[in-house]
Formats: sequence, structure tokens, C-alpha cells
Amino acid sequence: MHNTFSKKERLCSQKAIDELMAQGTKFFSHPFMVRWHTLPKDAETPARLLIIVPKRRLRHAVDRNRTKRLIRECYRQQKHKLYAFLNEQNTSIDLSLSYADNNLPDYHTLWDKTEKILDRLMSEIEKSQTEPEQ
RNA sequence: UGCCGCAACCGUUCUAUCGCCGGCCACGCGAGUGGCGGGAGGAAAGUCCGGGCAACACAGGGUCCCAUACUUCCUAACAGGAAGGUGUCCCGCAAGGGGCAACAGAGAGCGCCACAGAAAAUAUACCGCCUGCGAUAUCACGGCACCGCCGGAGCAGGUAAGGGUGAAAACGCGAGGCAAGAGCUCACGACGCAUUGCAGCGAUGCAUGUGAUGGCAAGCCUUAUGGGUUGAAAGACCAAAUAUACCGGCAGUCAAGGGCUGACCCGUCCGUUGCCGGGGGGUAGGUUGAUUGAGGCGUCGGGCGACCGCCGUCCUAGAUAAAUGAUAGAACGCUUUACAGCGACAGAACCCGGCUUACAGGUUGCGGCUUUUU
Repeated sequence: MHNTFSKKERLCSQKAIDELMAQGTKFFSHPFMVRWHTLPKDAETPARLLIIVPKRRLRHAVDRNRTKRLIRECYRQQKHKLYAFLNEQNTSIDLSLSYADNNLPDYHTLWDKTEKILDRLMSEIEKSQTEPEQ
């Protein structure tokens, strides 16, 4: 399969970002702050991702660019699990990964971290789906 | 050969796999698929100057505010650059070479000048120098000298040469002059100004004349010149959904109200309600602005040079929450005995011209020094 990562799979709209920040559920798993919230089933894509690397953490634009690209690669190559799960649950989500470390990440450790986060995310989604609307 | 300085240029490369953003071509109703080719920098950085572009504003003058400040030239423009002048510092025996410069005005005015020092700006008088007066006493002291004269406490005045202080001391130095002294006078020199002469477009230099004398304008200021504000998140255009000013059509209702009509009924028009269509402004979103330009490269010509002109040739990122990447392997370079590790500074955001700052390593040219050989 193609591990693509096209424009549709990115969260670009300012309005959607505001909504996510205001209403999203969040959890922390080093080195990421994860925010997500569920949406009605969308035909185009099961998940939209927003990658955040704050200027406060990494001062140089070069470092921020590289960090974002690494995160994108890790997500791109592992997202099929999440997509399959979401299709099974018949839902879609908006998701943000906010980098919260002061050092440049390493590809292999970042891969492991991303894997963990996706696992945790899926279990959380499942929980919220089984007991909806408090 | 090595080192140093200056200038110009480069600033990792290749392969495989998986991706991202534009372009062109083909196929497809379309979503899309396939092929070909393109995709960060010398500083993309800081956002410090200048300009283009855009919107808004705008009678004229003054004040305030900001910027600039030796000259000429270059340029679209500049606080940039080139050539030159002046001052100053360094190297050199010299000839000469190189560095640096908020380099207009302190003779318009105000203000300031710590400590030290007598005094920091209407000069002053601590020591010193000079003049006058000069108590006691003719005794004592010193010198000259031989019946005398001079000095000596103190007081009054003159003086700015010398002393010491300081970042800086009333222009330097020599001579004249004087009681002692002093730009008081003179020669030479430093400085400002002026005009005249000569050289130069000019700053300025040389000569001449004349004048004054501490420094700070990066304290205020004066003079001259320039400056409208904002900034691509500018601006222009298209525009779903929802609500809807307004317009038209159809249907319903005469339940409130009005006209035709004095009253009632009926009718009809307006109204009102609903639906449909049109429609303006405008939100999400999209397009544009936006990459062909004071453009790059090359030949020739002009100019000391910055730069300019002619001709030829090339099209070389265009994203928008923001692409230009990731992984693995190899090569290259550096460190290290080796294992191994590392790969400078740094990421376009409307576009240009500069400035400033960061930068491992390498290449080329010129200059200087050194070594070796001939």
C-alpha cells in the first residue's frame, strides 16, 4: 500500500484548529502533547493531523523544520493501523501532535514513541465510543 | 615548500526504497492514474537603510519630530559604493605603503568639565620672581666692601616665565623688551577667516593678507538638505451554505387594517402568509497580487574606478499554516594508533539594491615574508 500523506490528511483550516484546541481531549505522552476529538464520518479521510513544534522549544527554523519532517515520516508510515481502526469504528478524528522537548529528536526513538501514542489513542477512542455522551 | 594578508568562487556527492509541492504531456465524465522534467542561501538570517508596487490622505506657510553632514561622481534610490581631499595612527633610514574617521559649526547662545590642583574660563596668585614702604636696633647675623651699601619679619602693589596637579592649564619656540614679566613686540611655526593670485569641476593645496586663542555638539543647540501614513495579514476579483433588504410570478386568506364606496353584501386592488425565481451586500472557501526582473550569462566598446552602452543568448523555487523530505548503504573530508565518531553557519514567504552579523573546510588569483634548489 502507499503510505501517502496528502493535503487532505493535514489539518489546515484555522476554524477547525480553533475547534480542536477548544474542545479536544488531550493527554501527554513524552515527548508529545496529543489533542484529539471525534467528528462525523468523513468520506475523504479518516483523520486529519496537525503537527506543532513551538518556537519556544526549538529556536532555529532549521531544527523546527527537521522535527516536523521526522514526525510526519513516523506518522505517515504507521497511520494505516489508525485508519483501519477508524474505519471499523465508523468515525473520523482531528488530531494534533505538539512537540514538547527542547532537543532534536532521533528517528528511531521517535518511531517507537509514535507507535505507543497511536496505540493509546486507539484505546481512548474505543473507550469514548462504547460509553458515549456523558 | 610553508605561513600571513587581500579579493573572487565553492561550500559534500552518489545509489535504492518510501514520500511532499508546482509545471508540461497522455488517458479518464470525474475522483484520479501514468510518463517527463523542476524544486532553499551566500548569507534565504538580523529586519538596519533605500527603492519598486498598493491602499488611504493631501491648498500654502511656519513650528514640532526624525534622518543625514569633507568633495566630486555612480545609482531608480540610499545612511550604500567608487575616486579624491583632510586629519590621525602604524610600518619604513628614506622613497613610499597600509589602517582608521558621526571629518559642518564651540567667532550665535545656554550648559557641563569628577579627582587632583593656586586656578577648569569675566582667570586666579600657593610656592617663586620684582617694586615701594619698612618696626625693633646700630646691638646681633650674612655678603660686598672699608667711615658705607645690600639682604633679612611684615604690609601694599605688579607678574604669569618657572614649580607641582590633571584627560586638558590660557598657542609652541627663540629673540627683543621690562623693575620682574607677559603675543607686549618681532621672526618662524600651529589654528580660523578672507580676498586676491596660481593649480583643481570641487573638497583642498601653495602664496598673500588679516584675526583670535582650553575642551565637550555622542548635553541642549545652530546651519544646510531631505522626510505624508500604512505594509502583501496591502490591495483586486469570484463566491457555497444559512439568514435576508429589494423585485417578479403562483397559491392561500379575507382573520386585523385601508382604497374603489354613505352603509351592508359581493367583487377587486393594496396588504398579509407560504412556495418558486431573480437579486445586492457579504461569511467559509477559492483565484489573483506572485515571480520576466533597475534579471542572469557572454562578446565588444567607454570610464582610473564604482558603473554605463550595444549586440547575442537563457528563463532558473513559487509554497500559504506554508512543499523542497525520511531511512538504509557507499564514496569523500576531518579527528583518532585503532575501534569509532562527526559533516560549518543556517531554511525562501511580494520583489529588488545595499549594510550588518554567523560560518567547518576547500579552490583560484595577487602581494609580502621564509626555506630549498639552479
